Amino acid sequence: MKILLVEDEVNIASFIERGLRESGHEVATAHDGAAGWDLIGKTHFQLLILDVIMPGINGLELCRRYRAAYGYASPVVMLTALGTTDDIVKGLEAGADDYVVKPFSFAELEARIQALSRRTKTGEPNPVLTCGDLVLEVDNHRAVRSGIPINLTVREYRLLEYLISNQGKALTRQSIIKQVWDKEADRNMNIVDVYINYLRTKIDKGFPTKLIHTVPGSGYRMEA
Amino acid sequence: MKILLVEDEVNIASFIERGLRESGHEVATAHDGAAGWDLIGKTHFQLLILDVIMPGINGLELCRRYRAAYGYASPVVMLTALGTTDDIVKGLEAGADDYVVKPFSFAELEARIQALSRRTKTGEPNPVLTCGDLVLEVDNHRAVRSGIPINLTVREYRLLEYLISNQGKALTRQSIIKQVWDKEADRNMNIVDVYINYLRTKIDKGFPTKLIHTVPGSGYRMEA
DNA sequence: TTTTTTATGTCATTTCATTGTCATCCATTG
DNA sequence: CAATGGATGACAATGAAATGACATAAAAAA
Repeated sequence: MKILLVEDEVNIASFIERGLRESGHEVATAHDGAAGWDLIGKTHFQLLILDVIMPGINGLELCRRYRAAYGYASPVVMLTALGTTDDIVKGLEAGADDYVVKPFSFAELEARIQALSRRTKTGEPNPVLTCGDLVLEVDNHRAVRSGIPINLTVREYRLLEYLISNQGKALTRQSIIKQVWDKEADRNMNIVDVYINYLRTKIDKGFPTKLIHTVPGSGYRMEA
Repeated sequence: MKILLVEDEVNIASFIERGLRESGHEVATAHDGAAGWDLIGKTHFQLLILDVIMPGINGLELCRRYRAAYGYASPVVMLTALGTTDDIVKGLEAGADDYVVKPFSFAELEARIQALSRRTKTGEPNPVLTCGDLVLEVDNHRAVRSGIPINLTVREYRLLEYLISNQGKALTRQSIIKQVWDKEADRNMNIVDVYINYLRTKIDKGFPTKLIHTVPGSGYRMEA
């Protein structure tokens, strides 16, 4: 199982990591909330283990963000020294599935993971492509940015799919037309520009960071 | 939600029962394991809350039996004074989904129930499928939205069932025809469109939020 | 049985979102 | 400053989806 562990205390993190690896899981570790959020954007994890108290984005906040952006796709286990009822309730309300209070034994964590994964959804998750906080749902022809769903037309979808699956690379208008419009490019067509514009108003407008970048003299590039 | 509570201490039992009733749940209570097992045989519960320490059949044993006989259909919460790691692990291994250590506040129990029921599969013993405030009664071939009953024809029912059990995913007209009409799709049939229209007038018309969404160029998607 | 009602499916029509073109506007750069 | 490439708004053509009308089939009532 692919697990994300976000824990700022290095000793505890490596202790858990070792244990999980021994149980045959694949583990990615981040030592603060921001790094964790980054990893979430890059890979799909089947389970998230989040420490509550961390510098920057804390576990509750990270959990809320995750739920907002990805729904209840994967279970979340909260990990913390706080053990009062109120804290537990807060954690569960933030969308966590379970809550383990430190100090805990690895056996307990393992048992809870087992219990959770028994319940993990049967249906496969929608295949998605991501770029930063943008998620492109392949089957639904729909994008979700920071949890906000955005409907795309067929053409917009195909363009975004091409851009996102070549993110980081600058794509020429020629190659875009070939790929998205299935025809040869011909001078004096600004159809790509127009559709880039459509996409920008849908997925970039109103967001602080832009994902679609113009590469003057060359074409366009998608990057977080 | 229909909940079974098995707890031998009468005070605690009535305390929990009262709380759950106030939260709008339907509760059946048994004061020992045998009586609990009896009730399990008679009714289907969506959640089981079991005390570990009881005369006769204890909570762990009851949970094991339940899992053996009915699988992981409904979640089980263990309730006990024992709070050591070892006890918790044993409980989870017996098939429990969660473990609450006494003394606990009702708020904690409620929060854990919430967290669990988010994940409950709408499995076989549970004869309803839901999407938002829409409930599809599998046995009756009837839908209920916001408490308003809606009669469906056979074809409408099968279509809605297919949509709802694949909610969140866009379904193509092809696959819908295959599934609902048991035949191969053939161009120039708009029968799916027509029946989607019938369904919409029955379950979406007049409601502020629509459940059936068109995915242009692709098909239809059901989502709350 | 016949009659009536309901369900189902086809087809034609209407509606409306999507698509692509063009003209204009804006910014950057030599 | 002009020249260039890119951004954007207006608009018309297109095509997909929604809907209405109708014919047939099945079920229910008389």
